[in-house]
Amino acid sequence: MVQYYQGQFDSSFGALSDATRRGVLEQLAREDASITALAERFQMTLTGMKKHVGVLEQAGLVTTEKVGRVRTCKLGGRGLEEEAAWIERYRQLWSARFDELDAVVEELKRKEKKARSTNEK
Amino acid sequence: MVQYYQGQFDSSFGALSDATRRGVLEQLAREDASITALAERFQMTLTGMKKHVGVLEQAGLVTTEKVGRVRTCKLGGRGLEEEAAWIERYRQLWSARFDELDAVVEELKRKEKKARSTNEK
DNA sequence: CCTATACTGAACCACATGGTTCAGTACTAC
DNA sequence: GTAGTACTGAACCATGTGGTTCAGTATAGG
Repeated sequence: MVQYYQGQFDSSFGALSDATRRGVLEQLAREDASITALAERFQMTLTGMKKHVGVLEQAGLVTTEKVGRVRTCKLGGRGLEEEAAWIERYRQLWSARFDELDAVVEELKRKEKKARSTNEK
Repeated sequence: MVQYYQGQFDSSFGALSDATRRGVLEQLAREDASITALAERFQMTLTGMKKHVGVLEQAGLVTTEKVGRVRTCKLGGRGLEEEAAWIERYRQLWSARFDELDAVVEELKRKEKKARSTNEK
């Protein structure tokens, strides 16, 4: 089950690791766009933009459809649910880890206090 | 402000785009570990693992400290807060986009219904 | 039919990535 | 002091990435 998602996470996090692609996603969240429109907005050749769109498509984050000579790009069916869940789960482990440390610190404080009060006797 | 995070997102999402590194993070959430321990667990040379740890360190997700000959790796101070926030914001844009479509579909349905009832008259 | 537009694909480039081996260096323990 | 452990760094390798140019193909519009 965990294994199943591995490849998906590789490609989706990989897709998100580029500023241009994150920008394209945000742009497409506003409105669908052609390759030409995206290429202009991000100051890049058509070919370059097409590659980025390809990466996003592979990751399942974008779908495209060609009508006539125009290929229109839209947000894909996946909305980063699993990725959000992975990060959320990690954040829980992460904070549990720090709570644990906090507990240790608390424990030390308590011992210190006890020692001090013992000395004071 | 948005600009500020760009590089950080590049490196953190980049770090997350590799299954081994995600595994290391999960492992470190359980307990701190040496390079050797991690290398064994993920069946890799020390040098290879050290590179992965370096990437995670660069991304601010892991910190390391060398005591004697052993370098111990721990989870870093950052806990993917900004990344979670970015994804959450994107998911909102994403679902807003689909709600919009739903609205259009609803609109069409209403028109269709109206047209039908008009025909029926 | 002709021209401009929109994309596509192949080829190339420099540089990054994920891994390795090999030859150190530095510390631990007997 | 010597043997083994733990890491480190340089060098190498294959493959991937982010971009380009250039030469197409296919469609739209007059």
